[in-house]
Amino acid sequence: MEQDYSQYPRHLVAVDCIIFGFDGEHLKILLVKRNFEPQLGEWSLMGGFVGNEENADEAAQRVLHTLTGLENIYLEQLNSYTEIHREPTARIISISYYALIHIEKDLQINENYSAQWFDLQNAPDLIFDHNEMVKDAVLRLRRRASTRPIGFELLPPKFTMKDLQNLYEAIFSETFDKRNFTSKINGMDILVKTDEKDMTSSKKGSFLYRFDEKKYNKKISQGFMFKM
Amino acid sequence: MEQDYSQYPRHLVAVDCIIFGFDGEHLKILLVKRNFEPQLGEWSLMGGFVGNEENADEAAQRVLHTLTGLENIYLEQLNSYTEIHREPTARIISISYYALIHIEKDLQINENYSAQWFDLQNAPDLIFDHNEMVKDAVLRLRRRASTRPIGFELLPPKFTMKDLQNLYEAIFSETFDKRNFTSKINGMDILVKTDEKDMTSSKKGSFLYRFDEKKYNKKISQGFMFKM
DNA sequence: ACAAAAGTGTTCAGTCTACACCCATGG
DNA sequence: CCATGGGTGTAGACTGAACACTTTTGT
Repeated sequence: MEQDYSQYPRHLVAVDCIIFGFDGEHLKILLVKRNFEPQLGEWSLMGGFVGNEENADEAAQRVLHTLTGLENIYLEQLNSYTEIHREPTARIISISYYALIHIEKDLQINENYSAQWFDLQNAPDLIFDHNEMVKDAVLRLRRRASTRPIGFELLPPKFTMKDLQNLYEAIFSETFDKRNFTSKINGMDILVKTDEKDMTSSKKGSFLYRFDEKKYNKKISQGFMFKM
Repeated sequence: MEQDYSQYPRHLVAVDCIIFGFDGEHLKILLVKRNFEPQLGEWSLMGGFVGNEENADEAAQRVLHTLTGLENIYLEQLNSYTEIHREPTARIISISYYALIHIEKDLQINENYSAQWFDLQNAPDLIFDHNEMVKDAVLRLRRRASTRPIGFELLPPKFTMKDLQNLYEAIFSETFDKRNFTSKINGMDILVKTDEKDMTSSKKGSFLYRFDEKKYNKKISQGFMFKM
């Protein structure tokens, strides 16, 4: 007996991307304004349907590439949202992903989507269940950020201790003591201090650091665990 | 402009369930022997297709009910597995769930599925990507078990400290010191000690405890966090 | 009386938290 | 020379880990 698949229903399957960025001060989220019905003109997550010739990860990368022009974006699958009426016009099963990107000057957002960065704090209401997706994504981001060095995905290659602390404060929505923060980071010994300084923030200037991924991987293989 | 959904492909969407149990000694997993091609006769997770009139959670509950006769099983969605060729005969997107159930004497497993409990340690190889699903589920179970009192889902309503310790040792694959374990549990103050004893394990007998869900919820609302 | 499991506290080490002053520099 | 942000150490509290003996009772 072979299984007959024709008796089972088939579903539209989409991916929706929660795109996080960091401007040095606040956690940001990239939203798009819908240019089709229903809910034309309202804000939503960037999404797209999963095609026949791609898996969901690839679909998410494609969608992100379409919007930002970037390749190999840091991406993690989150949850599936499967309520029958989660979208009013059709039953669509959606798999959510969160993405972490550097907000660089030369980042060229595709203008077709009327995309815009919002502070996570005062982002607009989103369509359908996208608010819930964002909420879930923030929780996951916090969890990941506390056990994996994913913060560096949101920073430029070189950054100051202050940048890093601002980032973690933004992610966790709490403030840290400067001395405790730096000694914790330095204690992990996964950054290299360059001999360059960022002179824009103060007269004295502050040293720039890089994340040393090689060293990190080596330490991991020796049993080290990142912990914030 | 309204979106035309007919141009997008539709997919078979399944749920696959990683069903955990506990026999007082070892973590167990309930597997079914496939009674259809392909891979007839091999072991797999229990699964089923998501219908048009149900969401994925409901599909998973339905599938579990079919197999075990139980209702309201503890269930959590895990991941989506979307590789194009993850099954050889059709493209099927699968959403995995893990379930926690008490293994009771009166549990009547549906005989049509040739289901069998295996020690997690020496479970057989599974079809497709089901081994990966199980691996992911164990990691999630550990993570959840360390921050939520889900262990009690796997135990009968009354249990001894030894049972509880055995369970956590099975979940985390490590052994704990008896004194540290009991004082940690007692310190959380979420169990009630009954005046009954389990006399089967020793001459002295050991007291039975119950999980006090009301007290737990109250403590949670006051900021308490479960931590193992 | 003895075997077998239940029950129970203390000490030590490491980690986390709170906290304040001097430094370097551009203007 | 002074205003601004950068950089640095220590003491006390707390938490997690190691560790051994007494109790109970059925046989």
